[in-house]
Amino acid sequence: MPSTKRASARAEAEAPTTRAEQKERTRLRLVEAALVLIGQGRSFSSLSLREITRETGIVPAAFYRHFRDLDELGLALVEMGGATLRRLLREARRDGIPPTHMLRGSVLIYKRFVEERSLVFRFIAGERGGGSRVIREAIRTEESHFAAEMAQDVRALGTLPDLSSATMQMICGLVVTTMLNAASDILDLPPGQPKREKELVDNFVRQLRVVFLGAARWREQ
Amino acid sequence: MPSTKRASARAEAEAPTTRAEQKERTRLRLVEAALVLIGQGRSFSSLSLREITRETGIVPAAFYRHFRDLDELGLALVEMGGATLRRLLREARRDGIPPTHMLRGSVLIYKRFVEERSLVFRFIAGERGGGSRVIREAIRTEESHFAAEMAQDVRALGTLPDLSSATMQMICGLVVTTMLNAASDILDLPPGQPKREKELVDNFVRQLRVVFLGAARWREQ
DNA sequence: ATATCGAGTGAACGTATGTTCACCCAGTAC
DNA sequence: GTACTGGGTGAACATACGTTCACTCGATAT
Repeated sequence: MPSTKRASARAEAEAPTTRAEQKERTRLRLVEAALVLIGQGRSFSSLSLREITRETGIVPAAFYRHFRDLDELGLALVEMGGATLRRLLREARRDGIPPTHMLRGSVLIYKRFVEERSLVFRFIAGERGGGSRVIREAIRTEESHFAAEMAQDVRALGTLPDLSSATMQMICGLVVTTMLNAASDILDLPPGQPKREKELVDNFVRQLRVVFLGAARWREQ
Repeated sequence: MPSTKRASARAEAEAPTTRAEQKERTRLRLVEAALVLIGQGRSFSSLSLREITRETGIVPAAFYRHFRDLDELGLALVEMGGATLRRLLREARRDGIPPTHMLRGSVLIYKRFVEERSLVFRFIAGERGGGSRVIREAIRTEESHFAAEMAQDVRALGTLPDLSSATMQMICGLVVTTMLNAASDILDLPPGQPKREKELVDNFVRQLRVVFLGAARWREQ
């Protein structure tokens, strides 16, 4: 069994380059190159294939070994964005929600989360509305999965009992669009302006408060 | 006074082409050409100067007689978008809000409004998150003006008394982002699928209901 | 040990882009 | 009536683009 032999042979070496690994690595480098360019203020839909391969350090033709076209690369980025959102929920579940000032605490955690993963959120916020149709729809799908998962968590939390799960999903959808909208604002914040920053956070917190007040008062039918 | 002579001479003729008029007309044709291309599924930030002049029917170099670059054309489109939103409010003020089923009625009116001006809304929804920075910020400015005007109208309406105007602005901001998000969904609706259409409208109505329930329960401080 | 495979190469293609320039000529000012 | 202005022209420019092709050469399979 060659794979076993290889595994043991490579266990002590520091260059574990099997064929498939190398390919996967280059694929990832392509995706990350796109993110780097997005980080330089470009929007994904304005990136060119050549630009991305240049940034990656491979020749343009090699791109086609990994993706059919830029849309397919975009879908990989959407998937990465979905994973990022899921991690946000997972961390929230693990760490729990700040016992006092729940909303403000959550907002601050979210803000930090967005800032630390600014490139992915730049991509999501940017392509959510514009860009190619398939990407837009993939992002919407990811959003509604996220909203569904959030709905389940809120339900498990016990606040807001007696809301049907359809209603819960609808409310979480509203929360998600509010969050992504805020992400866009957060990413455009000029640095070193704590006043604008505070205003933004306050506004975000108050908007979420309105939503949760409305949710608490909701009666089915 | 040549202008008087001209005016009377042109009153019965059908070609009132003064120099400035002609220029303004071409400028408008450029803006509308951009909208036509957007209507063909393209996003504004992916349009090229040559494409736009080709659609307009002028030579690329002539573009510079009207705009410094594409961003400046984009800003003209943002202004047009702002005017469109203001018209929405104006019509709402004139016609009043449907006495029964207020929310659903308003949503249906809004949906029709968006569909009839799909190109402008495509532009706004598309460039709101992505695209060039100056355009994004111009759109945000236009949005907050719209929210402020809406806040004034809601206040005048008499529902939701005892909300400070800052709070009212915050809530209207939430309503506006929800509306623009819904606009994006409306524009991507595949035609001839009344089921998905109904779902979308229902969801939109219920989200707004949550917001207004929350607003009604809001207490300052 | 040898044959196969496939990620990455490098050159070439046709086409598109933004910007410049000197030029033309109808509408304007005097 | 004459001189001027300025919107639109057409050609040219250097660059950039996506896609194709035959190729190399190291990792894989047998």
